Amino acid sequence: MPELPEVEVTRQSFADRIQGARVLSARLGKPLRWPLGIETSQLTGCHVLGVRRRGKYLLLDLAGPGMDGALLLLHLGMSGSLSFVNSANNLPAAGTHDHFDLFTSRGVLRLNDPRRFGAVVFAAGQGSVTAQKLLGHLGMEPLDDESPDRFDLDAFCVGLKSRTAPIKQVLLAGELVVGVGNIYASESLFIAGIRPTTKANAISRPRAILLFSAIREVLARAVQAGGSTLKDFSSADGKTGYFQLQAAVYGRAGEACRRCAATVKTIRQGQRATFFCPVCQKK
DNA sequence: AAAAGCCCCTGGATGC
DNA sequence: TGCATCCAGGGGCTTT
Repeated sequence: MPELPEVEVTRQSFADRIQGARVLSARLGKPLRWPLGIETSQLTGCHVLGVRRRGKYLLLDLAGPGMDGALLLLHLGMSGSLSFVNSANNLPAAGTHDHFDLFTSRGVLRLNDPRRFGAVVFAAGQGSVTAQKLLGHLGMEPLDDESPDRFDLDAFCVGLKSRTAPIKQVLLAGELVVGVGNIYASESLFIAGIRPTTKANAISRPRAILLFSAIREVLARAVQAGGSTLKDFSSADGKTGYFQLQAAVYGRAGEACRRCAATVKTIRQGQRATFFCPVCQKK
């Protein structure tokens, strides 16, 4: 599924096209992770001011009578993807896994999500209980230097020092830095030469600095490549990414490390697969 | 209080 | 071909 790069690529693929649109209606399919939290009919008539991203959430800013400051939070879970078609006339009939359609004056935004770990949630405002529950605990934004939550090196180092869990899981938790999912956690630790099992508070400052840049580098590169297309990711305009072609360790267990030719290993951490090179990642 | 485990759900790949 | 098992890019909640 979508990690930060896939979510960002998706955002970029339809943000301009939906901006300013008036909502005509909405349709729900099977239940997603959480209920929408509002009647779909209540959305009719409001406007979409723009699309932001916070971690792996997409935020549609809404406006209209009684709707100013409201948000629609979208999450793609493990298997979700969005499509945006310019006209309802070009919209295929809703399939089994099409669980949300937002019909607007500029086109239709559709969420397809076979596993239904994804979500579409209405929040009355950024400070609402709903928004706080989902977004309040999120860490720093690794790529967005304009954000109030921008990635700060010193805060990152302090955060690492305060945690005893393995670094891979600290990255995945998203409370220190957001958007680093299972693929990019393995990839950035490889670049920084850090063993995924190393306790976060045991990482030296020089290594932490390497990791800080590695996270930004690997995520930025993945965004440029259009994301990773492992199973079913494609952006809202149907383009697939190709970052997976350049993965250094992810999914390469038993194969030769691209840097030193040692055999890439895989272990399990918190029910997720981790990949690393035992020679390049000793710290 | 932090960390580790547990689940939500479906589909594709693999093995017998 | 059929059936069982395992695995998957997330993350909130419950239990240690």
